[in-house]
Amino acid sequence: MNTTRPRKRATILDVARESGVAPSTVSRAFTKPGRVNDVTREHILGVAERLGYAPNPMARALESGHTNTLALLVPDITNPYFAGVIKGAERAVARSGRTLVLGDTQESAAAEEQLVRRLGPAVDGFVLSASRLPDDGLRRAAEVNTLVLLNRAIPGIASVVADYASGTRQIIDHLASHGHQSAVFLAGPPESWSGRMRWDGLRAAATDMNMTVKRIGPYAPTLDSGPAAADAVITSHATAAVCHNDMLAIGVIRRLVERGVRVPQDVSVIGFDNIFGADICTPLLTTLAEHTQDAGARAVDALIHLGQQRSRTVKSWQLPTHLVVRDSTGPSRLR
Amino acid sequence: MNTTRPRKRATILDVARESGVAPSTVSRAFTKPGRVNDVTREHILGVAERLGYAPNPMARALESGHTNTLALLVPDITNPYFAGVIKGAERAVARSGRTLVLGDTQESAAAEEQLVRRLGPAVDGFVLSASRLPDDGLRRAAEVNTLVLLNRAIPGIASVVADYASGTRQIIDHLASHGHQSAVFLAGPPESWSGRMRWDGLRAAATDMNMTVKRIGPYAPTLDSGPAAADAVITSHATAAVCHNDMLAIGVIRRLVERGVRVPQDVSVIGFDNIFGADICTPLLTTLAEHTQDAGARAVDALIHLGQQRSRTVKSWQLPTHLVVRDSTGPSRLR
DNA sequence: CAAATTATGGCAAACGATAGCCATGTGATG
DNA sequence: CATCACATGGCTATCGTTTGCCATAATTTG
Repeated sequence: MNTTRPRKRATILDVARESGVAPSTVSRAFTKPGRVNDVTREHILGVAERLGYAPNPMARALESGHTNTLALLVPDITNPYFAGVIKGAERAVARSGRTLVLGDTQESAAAEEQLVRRLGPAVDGFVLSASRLPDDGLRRAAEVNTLVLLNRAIPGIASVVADYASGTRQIIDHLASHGHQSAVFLAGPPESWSGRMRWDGLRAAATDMNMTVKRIGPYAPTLDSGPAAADAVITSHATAAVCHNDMLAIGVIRRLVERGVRVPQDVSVIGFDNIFGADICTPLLTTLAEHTQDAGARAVDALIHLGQQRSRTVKSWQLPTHLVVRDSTGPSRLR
Repeated sequence: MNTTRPRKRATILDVARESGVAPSTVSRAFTKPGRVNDVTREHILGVAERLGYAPNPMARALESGHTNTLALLVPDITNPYFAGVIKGAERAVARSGRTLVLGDTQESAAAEEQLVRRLGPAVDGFVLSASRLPDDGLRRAAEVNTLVLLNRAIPGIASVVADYASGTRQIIDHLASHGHQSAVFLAGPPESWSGRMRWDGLRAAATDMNMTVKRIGPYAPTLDSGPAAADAVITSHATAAVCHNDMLAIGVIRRLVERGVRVPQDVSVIGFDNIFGADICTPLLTTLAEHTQDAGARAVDALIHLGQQRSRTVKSWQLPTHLVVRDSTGPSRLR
């Protein structure tokens, strides 16, 4: 079947001609309502509506120098953890009347760098979520672009991070209250900034509570790594396993159950992230929740704010975390 | 802490001045390599590199009329079903050197329409996934925009849809092979095009197999609707429930189990979509899988293709579906 | 060797919208 | 009634890039 190709869009000139005013007046009717007579304005808006006119963002950008477009880069779009971040960012961006460009860096620093370079001139700034770029790569990117880091912190660049210090303390407290005296941490990728934070926090909190934690791994933060990680847990005789993230935790639980280890009676398992799946696996997963939507929104708001001030002050925000206790944790079998 | 605001980007004029040629020559050095002397070109490219010059996509778009940007609109970004679509689309877009703009329509036709209108001038085309727009709204949108529909079909507009006819047949065959003689369909939102296709397919396939299906609902396609839907299943005394999607199915199973109904011994449950969660709930969910990544990619490729031809031929693609049999279905208790 | 090509690069006009500046008309103020 | 302020709208340069057209030089052709 055939249809015609989309007809040419109406421009500000069409609207101007049709309503018998100058283009500049049409422009003002849209952008500075007070600057033009109300009845003229109504008329123009009517004509514009009838012609299906919408201002061309490209042309606007060319003149004003900013594009009203923000980019969000995530390592892997399908990872449910980022779904919340994306949603929050999208909301915040839409609320401000801007447009969101989404980029998937495929967990690769090279891809991320290239994306930043290519998208750079087309957007007003970037939110880099769980960036894979090394510190100096980030600094270089920040020279030409406005950017906000999400769950990554380096001096001189704005960032929004989850409060892992508190979060890991909550985890340790929870385990301690159930009589656990030691735990293993199943580590994620070594490059992961949040992974480092989680481990550091865990260790500090454990020391305070007279608990011991041991780190094993690294494991890929996926369901598939569950078996290897679970087997290591069994070997360790630990009563509690804290996993780098929920995906890994769910994989671990599945394998433990397969091998006849009961969760939580024999081993308690905790994850990080509180992804969608944590609420539907069996047993329901105890996990440290970040407010990912808030984080995404906050990062975007910060970016917008940053773009508006002349000489900028770099800030950082820390977002609360809270432990969602479900069914995968319980009293230590040694108690 | 203070940093300076990002420095101004180099323009084509800077490069031209610095390399002692006219701006047009610089432009050609980038866009039509054969049109300029090789040594001049090398020189220009060198200078450009040194200045960190990257062409401004906005200015380019203004002149050429196309933006190398495509938009993907989905009803709800956090819905895991769309994660695959987004990923596939993102890949395809990146592969073609273009940019993806992601929009969340919040399940609202009004929001969708507004988004199309606002984004329209800034993108070369749209992939509308599970569009909430009524048919004529869609036709109107197609007049000014190049667009491809995903899991929605109306004459005159290109589309990519899952093969629900085959899919529902697979479902019915599977149930029949387990001795089920009737089933209930827990319907989703009445506006849902795919919901209609699913129901139509189910009914046709059931007739062929001498089975009966009854539709109940509508229910919101979410976990939260599970209880209401599950209770209706119990009341119906059905031996099998086919749910509008996996979210609903998981919610239904949870409620059934709570009420002492065993799955699949007492009732078999089937979903649609094969979302991430289908593989981690208990029992693992039998569900009809669509190849969402392929679908996203295919839609994007179709869109790109569509944008390139002069007088266009509107095509439609049908993508295969396959039943993933897991643990939530089994023999009918009545057999 | 004249004529015709071809290669190469410059000039200037778009593309669509914005904003600074100016011109006109209106009503208020003294 | 002169002066002034303000409201309103037009004119025009501008943003960064592409592209059609022209000029010049170099090369080929007969």
